[in-house]
Amino acid sequence: MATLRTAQVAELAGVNVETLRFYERRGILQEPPRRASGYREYPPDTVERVRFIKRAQELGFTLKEVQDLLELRETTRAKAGRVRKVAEAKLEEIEHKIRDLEAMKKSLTELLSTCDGQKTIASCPIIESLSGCERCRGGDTGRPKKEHSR
Amino acid sequence: MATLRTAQVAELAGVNVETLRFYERRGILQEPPRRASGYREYPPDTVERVRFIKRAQELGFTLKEVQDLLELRETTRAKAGRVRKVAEAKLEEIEHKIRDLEAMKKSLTELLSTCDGQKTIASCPIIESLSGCERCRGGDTGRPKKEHSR
DNA sequence: ATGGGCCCCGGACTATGGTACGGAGTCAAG
DNA sequence: CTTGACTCCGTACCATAGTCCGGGGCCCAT
Repeated sequence: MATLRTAQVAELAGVNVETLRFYERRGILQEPPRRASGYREYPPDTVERVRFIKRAQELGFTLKEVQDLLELRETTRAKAGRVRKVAEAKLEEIEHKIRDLEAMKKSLTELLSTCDGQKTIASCPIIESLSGCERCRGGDTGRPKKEHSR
Repeated sequence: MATLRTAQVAELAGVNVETLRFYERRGILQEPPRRASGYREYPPDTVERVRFIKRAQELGFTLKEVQDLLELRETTRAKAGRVRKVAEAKLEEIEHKIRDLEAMKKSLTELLSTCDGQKTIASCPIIESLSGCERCRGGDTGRPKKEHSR
């Protein structure tokens, strides 16, 4: 069983068959070889790739971003310098996400331990958990803004 | 300057004015007091709340999930037990995300250090970075499946 | 008292990421 | 060699999360 058919890949990766076709159209999955009849024959590692895509999405990356991430692997050699830049940027983004999730984790943990004692925790600070992010994009979206007198 | 108007909140939080109205309709921002004219007067901490929402989204939470997260804070007392369950589930989810991001970070770091030396890294394993997730939802989406003979 | 800039609202529109549909061809067990 | 499950394709549709529009009302500096 060297190759897989669409339904098998879909099943193993936990996605809809249509999703595979969709990814192919989007270019995030490259077109697999076909047999004479036109049936796709997927290499088995496609399953891992699709799972990666789904999980990366759950971590807040868009399909485009996932694609870039995956292309880091394929592209190497040739434009190595540009790849490096992208990888470094992604790395920082990932580290930022980790920091923020750690902060959320901390405040959720606090909430749980406080709620445990039936106290008034009116100030359980979930929101503040991400405020280390404060100026990271606060107050400027890059969109043009009209100044107003006041 | 005790309260803020929509444009100010939007500016400070880095979102579109329409987004605030949208969040209000969705119930993720509660309706602020209005002055006689109908103008909204936001309490300043709205800005933090909106930033939290945006950041949580970037971490892969849907608006619905963010809402639940925020309600953990508000809801306490009364249905404390149910809240606890939700908080614990979220905590696990967050820890899972952190683990996965750490894995991505690791493989990106490896990729960077390998690319550095101009080597052939045909096997840079970005994809495997999330495969610790393997069976976490692989192979079963809960959708009904028809068995086929082969 | 007036005008430029904000604010109100409902409703239409957009982008992203899929999902569903339907008619036709393929595969393999009986 | 039929039949039921699977596959193909294009196109239409869906949910989420906004974003824009346009007609009308406020606000206040000049």
